[in-house]
Amino acid sequence: MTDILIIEDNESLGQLTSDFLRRQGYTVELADSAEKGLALLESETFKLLLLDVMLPGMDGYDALAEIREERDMPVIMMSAKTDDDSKILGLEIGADDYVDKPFSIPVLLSKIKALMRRTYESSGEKSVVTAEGITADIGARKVYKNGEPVNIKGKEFDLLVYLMEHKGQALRKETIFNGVWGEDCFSELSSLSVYISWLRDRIEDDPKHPRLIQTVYKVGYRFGDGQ
Amino acid sequence: MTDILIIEDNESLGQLTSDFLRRQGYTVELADSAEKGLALLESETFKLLLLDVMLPGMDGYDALAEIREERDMPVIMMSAKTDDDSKILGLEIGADDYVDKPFSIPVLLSKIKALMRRTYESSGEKSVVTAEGITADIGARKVYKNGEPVNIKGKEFDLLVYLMEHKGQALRKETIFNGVWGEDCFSELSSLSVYISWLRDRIEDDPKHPRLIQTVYKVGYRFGDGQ
DNA sequence: TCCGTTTTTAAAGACTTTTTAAAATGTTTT
DNA sequence: AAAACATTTTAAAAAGTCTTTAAAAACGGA
Repeated sequence: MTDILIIEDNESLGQLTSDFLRRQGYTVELADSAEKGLALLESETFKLLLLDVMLPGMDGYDALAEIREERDMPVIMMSAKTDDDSKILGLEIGADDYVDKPFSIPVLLSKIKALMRRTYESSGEKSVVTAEGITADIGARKVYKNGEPVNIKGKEFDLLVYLMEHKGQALRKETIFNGVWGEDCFSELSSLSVYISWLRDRIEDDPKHPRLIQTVYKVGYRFGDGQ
Repeated sequence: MTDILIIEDNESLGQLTSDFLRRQGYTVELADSAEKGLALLESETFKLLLLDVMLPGMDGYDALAEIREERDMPVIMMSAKTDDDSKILGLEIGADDYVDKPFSIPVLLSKIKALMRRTYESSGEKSVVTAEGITADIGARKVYKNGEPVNIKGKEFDLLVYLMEHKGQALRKETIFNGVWGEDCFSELSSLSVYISWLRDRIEDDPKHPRLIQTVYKVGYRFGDGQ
């Protein structure tokens, strides 16, 4: 899963935007035509689409109409046409928002955040936890590291989510154990360290020198925020 | 429940807007200060809030911050301040969108529609579901794989549709079972795995190594989004 | 540095869940 | 009523996860 797909034929503008968003921590892909963008949408899952209106070949409105046939993803349109009718057309076809070109990149970022929030964080419980380049999709029970899927399942997944939900906190081993295994579990506490070890193998760049899951000697563990 | 609350101190503008929206079929209430608006929000449920930024007494940003403390409702801010920082501030605090004053009423209407759609109509029922090269035509009860028809009927079809309608989600077996068989069904849960097995035989390239219908050990199954 | 303590990690077996074939049951069609 | 088809149950095999163990490594204080 990639965060954002940008469909924009102006190469320098597309590059500029994607570079900026990448620096903000999003994973981004760029397509320079509607056709290529649609193909990418078929083969991959994106959380949000930035769609230029004026494109060579199929234009942004047609692309959006086609996307809306089968997908309900968040879409922000980008257009140099600032007249009301163009804006209305985009929103009527099914865009969630639009930005006028030339746009202020910080404004775009705010709009992306607002739409992501509305789409993915609504209804109280967060279904996705992100920290330190790791994303855990609780609903899908899948983990991504810098956008790449990582195979983590079962208790390992539960443990990772527990740690990430308390990121930056040094947690006592008993606390973690109770949180993941449940209060009334007869298992040995030592199982925890085994799972920690396995988790590190999967998500750390260098499992021998863990950066994400740190040991707090005589206490327990802490996810992230080490230095 | 009322559709829209407008918090706007300029009486004529507020009246104009609410009249227009009422003609569009929305139910609308109007408050001429943040304090009155907050009181209304306490006593009643609204689907969407139109919030002016410059208000006598408490301003729109403070009002929004207070609202966001406990409510996740859709908010569109209205402001005569067209500078980027004001826009960003609003979106950062938690607005979903904003319109510059003076605004075009049809544009505002489109924005309201788009935000309502995103918030309340997501996961709308579709008659055709597509994912990962599989298309299920619910009306015709037919399935296609890469355009080729595949023979799937009865409960197998219902199960496939259920999984596809929740694609990407790890679903508990009980959830799937209730969704397909119905809440009050006396059948054994194990029937589910039998149908999963048959479905895989039909739609997977390699049924022994399923890519479309993945088992989530100790939880259930997930359609798509595999690696 | 040395030593007791704590943490890591690999491996094995116990244990649970899932898969699948086949039989049993039920339902509709001819 | 038989045949054809769809659904459910069963049970054994396969696949996978969880826990325990024990030895090695790392840590912190003296």
